[in-house]
Amino acid sequence: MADNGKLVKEITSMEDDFAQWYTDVCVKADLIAYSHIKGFMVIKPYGYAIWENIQKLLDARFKATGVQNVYMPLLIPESLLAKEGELVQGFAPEVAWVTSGGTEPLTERLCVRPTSETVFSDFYKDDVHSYRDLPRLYNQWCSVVRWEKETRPFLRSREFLWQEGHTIHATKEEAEARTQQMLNVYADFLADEMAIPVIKGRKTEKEKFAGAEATYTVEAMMHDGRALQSGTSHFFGQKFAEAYGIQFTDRDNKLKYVWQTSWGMTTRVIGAMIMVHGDNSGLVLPPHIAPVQVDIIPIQQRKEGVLEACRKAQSELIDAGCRVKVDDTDKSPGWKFSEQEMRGIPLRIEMGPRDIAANQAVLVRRDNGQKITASLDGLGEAVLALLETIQREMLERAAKHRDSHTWTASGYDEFKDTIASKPGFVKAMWCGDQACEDKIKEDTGATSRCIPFKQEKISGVCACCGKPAKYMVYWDKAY
RNA sequence: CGGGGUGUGGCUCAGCUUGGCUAGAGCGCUUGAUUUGGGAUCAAGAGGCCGCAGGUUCAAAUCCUGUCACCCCGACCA
Repeated sequence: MADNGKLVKEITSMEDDFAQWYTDVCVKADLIAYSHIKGFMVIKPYGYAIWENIQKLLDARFKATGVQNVYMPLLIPESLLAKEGELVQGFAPEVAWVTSGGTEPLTERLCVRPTSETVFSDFYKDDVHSYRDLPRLYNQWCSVVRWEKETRPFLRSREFLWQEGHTIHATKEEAEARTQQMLNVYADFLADEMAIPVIKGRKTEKEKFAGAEATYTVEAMMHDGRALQSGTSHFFGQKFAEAYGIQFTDRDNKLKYVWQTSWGMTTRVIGAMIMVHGDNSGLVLPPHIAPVQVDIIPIQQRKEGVLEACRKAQSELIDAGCRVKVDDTDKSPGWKFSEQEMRGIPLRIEMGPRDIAANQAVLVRRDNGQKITASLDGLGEAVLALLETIQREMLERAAKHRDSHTWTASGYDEFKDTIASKPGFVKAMWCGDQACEDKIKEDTGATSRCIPFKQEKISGVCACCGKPAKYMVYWDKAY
């Protein structure tokens, strides 16, 4: 990045207006286009390629734990949805309904799935009879619809893509272990592939998923200090099993209800990636996720030998296992640089007559702007190593940012002051009473993000009411 | 849902107050030429029944009514 820090005039700087910066990046980096229906967006090829990489890497991690993919129906009859009371209450305000088929009104209206616990449960009820049929470890990749009032690309759209895993088990212990296991899959995936560090923990009663017995979450911090729930894993106990009648005969010949989990990650993580790594020149993609990892930009490309040298370098990098393109369009080099930066391609290779004559190329890192002159001999290995360095340092940088924006507060005045004046997570003690959560939300706009597994003792009493504390909680304003 | 605002080529907008020639500009796009180490230059083109539906009028982008959509600010959410 150059000294002025902002080469791309079209992108609002994040210091001026973070929300506008975010929207600019989504559009200018060519990830999405707005459609004619509020909250429904076109995910363009570049944005979708990012999602495909996320799917590929995450799916492999699921399958390594024994998960199988299935596909469930899009539409859910109202009567089926209504069987589990809490879930219905939680989702009723935001479901979309199909009320006619062709010109004929339907006798029972059908909702477009906001989530599929109900259809999975209805399916499992007849599919499972014996402990020998358990566990069932199913996942589906699909889209769901939730009629949100306020929408933003990736962060909150009315239709979004996700995966939802739904498992059933013979024992409580096994289901609880699976809940934790999948939370760890998310945390590891986010750290290793997306370079996003997270806090793992449990949601409070107020913030947990409608119908769940316990909800676990991985919380990430955005560049502006706000929190984003980036993946969730729920333990359902036997609630759905009882509501939908999912029973099996156990070894002891007794009829029992199954124990159930569900877990999900959505296109929202693309929003997280933008807001964690992006800068004023646009998107910055971690190499593992980037659809194009290396952008070779020829200088004076019409001069003899320039394009040929670029293509030769490209095929070497392809052989080494890189995703690489040569930008041989008619645009000026300056244009191509800006385009590559906006799109967040991790590494740029500049090759002009001067370089080629010297058997070298100029490598420019997207994440920190560092320029490196590298020999064309052994370029593949050098680039592979550099991409891994970028991947690692992006995670380190994000973790450092998060840690340097994590505060503690003991008393309520200190708490309110910290939330108001210091963007980031605030660690504070909590008595466990929802009244305090409500008061904090009312007073500061912050919500409890999670009760982290890694507990610390800030003080002995609740930062809000002063009564004896039960937990240390992360608080923040959230997306 | 409450408050405020905007709808005119792909995009950003001017024109509307005070109705009147063939509806404009910049960017982008197409073709050609010259260019190329941080968003090049010139030339020639293509592209719009002014969100939609009514109404007033000799005449509507402009005035009136209705309607739809989107954006911003406040209550819910991955």
